[in-house]
Amino acid sequence: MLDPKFLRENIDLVRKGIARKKFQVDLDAVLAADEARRHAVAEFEVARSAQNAANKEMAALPKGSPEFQAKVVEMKTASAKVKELEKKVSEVEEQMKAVALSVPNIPHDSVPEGRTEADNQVVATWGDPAQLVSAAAKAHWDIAWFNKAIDFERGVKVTGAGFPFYVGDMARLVRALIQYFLEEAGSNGYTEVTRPLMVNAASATATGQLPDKEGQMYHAQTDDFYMIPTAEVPVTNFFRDEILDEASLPMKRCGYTPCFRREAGSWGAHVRGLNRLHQFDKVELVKWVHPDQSFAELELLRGDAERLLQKLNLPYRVLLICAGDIGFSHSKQYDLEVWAGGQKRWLEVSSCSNFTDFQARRAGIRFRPRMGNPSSSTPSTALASACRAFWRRSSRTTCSPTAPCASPRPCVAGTVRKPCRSKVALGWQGRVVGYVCFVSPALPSLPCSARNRCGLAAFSAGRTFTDGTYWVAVSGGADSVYLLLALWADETLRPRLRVLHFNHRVRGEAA
RNA sequence: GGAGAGGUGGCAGAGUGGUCGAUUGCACCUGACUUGAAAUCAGGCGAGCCGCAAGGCUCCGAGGGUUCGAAUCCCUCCCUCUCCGCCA
Repeated sequence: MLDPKFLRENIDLVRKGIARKKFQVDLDAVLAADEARRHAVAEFEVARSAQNAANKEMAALPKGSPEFQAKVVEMKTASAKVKELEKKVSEVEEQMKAVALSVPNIPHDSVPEGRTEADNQVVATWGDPAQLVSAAAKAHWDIAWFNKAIDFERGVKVTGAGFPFYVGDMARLVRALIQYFLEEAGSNGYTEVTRPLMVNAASATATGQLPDKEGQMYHAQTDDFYMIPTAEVPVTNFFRDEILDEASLPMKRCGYTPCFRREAGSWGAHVRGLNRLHQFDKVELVKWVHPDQSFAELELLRGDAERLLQKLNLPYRVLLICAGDIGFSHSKQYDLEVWAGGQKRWLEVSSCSNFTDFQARRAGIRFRPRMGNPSSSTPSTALASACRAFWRRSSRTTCSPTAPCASPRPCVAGTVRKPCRSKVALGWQGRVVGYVCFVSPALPSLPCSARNRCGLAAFSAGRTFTDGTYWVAVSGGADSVYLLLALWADETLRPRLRVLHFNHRVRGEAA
């Protein structure tokens, strides 16, 4: 869903973008609906404001007095008018929503022109198929042992076509690949989540499966749940209708799920064997990033996805999808295709996309800017990028202070600031879990009162780094909080405390 | 599955028809005091949308209804908790 304001103010840009995508959308109808909506809202708000004011006056009158009674009669008409306007507002908003949802995301300038997949550009290749893959390679359905290791027939008996069993070493291979992908992602800064495999209608709507693609999902009708067609659905919906702190961006999550697709309408040779199944396994990566960073983040994701294939020594090519072939909600998309020697063709194994604010808006995921005047720091819509890729290891020095924990305010190491009052509140989710007092710049100590108050288990032995910072990990405690603190002294030998990293750990996890 | 209780600002918890967008406490922010803390004191402090601003609108689980007026009364749904039963 595009920002109505953006649409209004950049109508030609949107028109051009839609034309590049070869979509047919009546933008004038959208503009008209938007105009009608804004008009109706303004009208309603004026009337409601008058009603509110009159009601307040009325409340001050003695109840049952003639003036009061007269006011009641007078207010009846005003009330009826407000109700009428309110009804109209919800009607035009409904209309606006309906037409706005029909507008696709616009392609990025770097997306090439084109109509079909034949127009996609190969932007990179890696590995020589002739060298890495035998010319005599067979398709998997022609390999006898393969057909024992993947049991289609019993899958058909137990469930139906497209639900094979993986047996023995093949089952272990599947498990190993999932494990490998997750471990790579985890070591590259993604937080792993396990997730529901069934979602409600609201979630399926937020990520765009409903209402249009309902036929692609399995539907448990008794409880009105949908089997997820991709991990993107539960992982993205994690933050649905929430406002994130800018400091928490980029937020990176990964998750493994089986995916379930009815594949209605799929047929023919290209679905043979393992090429298309009703249930398959996928490791998904989702990032919520700052709007200014989203295209740079996309490039990083693509690089990381490529690195994974390189580590597996699989020859592949990278396609930049053309405007005519790109998805409805995508702004830019790369596909990674691996050379399948047996089938003698390239097969898509990964897709990296930037949705800009399109999907985040639909899902109601926003962020609150960190800087600036509080009164003007209205939330903006965050960007969601989803792809299967991996993230660079983050360096120690890039830890960012998170909102609830820092007092004094985080400062740049080495700069001299107002002396610390040596009262430092460490909070998690709004709760203070500890006051930490340092009586000596070199040797931090924890007063008994603080121990009692916060239940912190212990300070570990600190480490002094060459830049003069003293690092102390504080772990444990009733709230299972893990803190990494840095301490240093200025010329007055006043203690300085700076929270460099603040991270919530699950109880029992090693700090 | 049966019975009961309840969903209010970061948390706790008042509020049962109008001056309530909401008492109070905790937490948080600013300042005073202090060698530094703790304690204490003074002030501030929910969120979203529109607007340059002034200001306006919306939000007390969700949706409907009653009323001039709803956090408050009625209906439906969702969710949570407790007890009993049943079952991994």
